[in-house]
Amino acid sequence: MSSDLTARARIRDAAIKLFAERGVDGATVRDIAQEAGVSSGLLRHHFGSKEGLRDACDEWALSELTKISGRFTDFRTLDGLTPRVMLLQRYLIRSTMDGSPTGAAIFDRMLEYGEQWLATTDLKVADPRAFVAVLSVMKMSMFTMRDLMSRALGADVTEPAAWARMLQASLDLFSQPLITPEQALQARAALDRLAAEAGEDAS
Amino acid sequence: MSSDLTARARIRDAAIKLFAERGVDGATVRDIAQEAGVSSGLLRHHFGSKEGLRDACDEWALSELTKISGRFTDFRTLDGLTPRVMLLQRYLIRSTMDGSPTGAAIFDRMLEYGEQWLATTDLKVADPRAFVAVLSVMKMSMFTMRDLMSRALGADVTEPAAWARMLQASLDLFSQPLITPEQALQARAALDRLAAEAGEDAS
DNA sequence: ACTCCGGCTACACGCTTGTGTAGTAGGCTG
DNA sequence: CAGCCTACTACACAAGCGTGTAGCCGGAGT
Repeated sequence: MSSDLTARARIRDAAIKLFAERGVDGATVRDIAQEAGVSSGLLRHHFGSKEGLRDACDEWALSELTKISGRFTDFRTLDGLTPRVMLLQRYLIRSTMDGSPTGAAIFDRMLEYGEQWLATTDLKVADPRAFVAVLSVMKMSMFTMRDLMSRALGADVTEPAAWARMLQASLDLFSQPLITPEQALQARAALDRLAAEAGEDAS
Repeated sequence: MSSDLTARARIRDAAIKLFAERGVDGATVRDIAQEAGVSSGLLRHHFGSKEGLRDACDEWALSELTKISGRFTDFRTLDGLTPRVMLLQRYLIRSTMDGSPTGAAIFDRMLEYGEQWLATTDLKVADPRAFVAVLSVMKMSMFTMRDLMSRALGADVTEPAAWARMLQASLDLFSQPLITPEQALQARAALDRLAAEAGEDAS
């Protein structure tokens, strides 16, 4: 299938796949080497270390995604949402959660884009920074919680069909208010009370 | 501070803290023992194995949370949202993501509660199951993505102040539609096109 | 007073991890 | 043809992991 690629490329692909599946710590050098059909020593030869491999994967995934769509962080660009692209996104998010500096930088850029987008809307937002952060994190969660989502839907959300079902649901979710203004006010008041208590405790 | 507790209880607390922080695989038996101020052998003596310890933590966290509020999965019950409760929730969610059967069962119950709640509203939802699943996963993401959230806000969201800021933002987010019906329709159409393509490929 | 048992520690074992090293095959370049 | 650099493998190493075992200690039961 992809055995006509360079060994180096095969290692990279295998690493992205396994890192995305099991996390950076969960995927071992030997597993990646076996998945790529090479010895574990070759991995070290090409990438220096596991950390080096992760960096290379970060860089490559980022460049591939930006090559496809200039602002890949905006998930409204649904065209070209191939399984391959989904995998790359899933990898980058996972790598970010596992402490990748590249990922952190990407997250910062997501926030930046998000704040720009927010400025174009007429949404009433008290704390834009927090708003965009929460929104970003929630969008990412559909990637990170793959197992739970699959369990809930009874289908692997890596497959386009279940994936589409999930995105449809997210559209339902974002196109209408889930709580009434009164409920929001109530909750807000409760939060303020909580914050006041915390303040007292601290003093 | 909590050194007047049983050694067994101290181990449990230390495990919950470290599991929540670093994940089940990331926290080692020796680290937990040291955090609790005991030998690693005692851990085995009381809980049999690391897996046994995790099970005990799951069970305890669940019972503590249900003791506080019958339906703790509903995060609208803000009263009594102490740092302790936040930690327990964070632990359970993390444990769930790391493959805990107890956690999976809890997630199922969350979905059940969610669908009941959804029935009481007049929201237009095409796929209730997927809707509730996405919503649940998104709520959980505020716990799981602690590091990224803290980075975005410039403050530790484990602290009540930043935590409240985050929840306020989530209220903003859920109390108004983020995309217009037209945008939703457009996106929906794009998704259908995508699904159709995928169907063709499969045939 | 003796025993016994549960809480508790110290230490060792086997395994897996990432990494380091030595060496081989093969296609360039002189 | 000789030299050599690069891709690549096989094997060894130290460290850290979860787990297993042997034994110490003090208080309760008889």
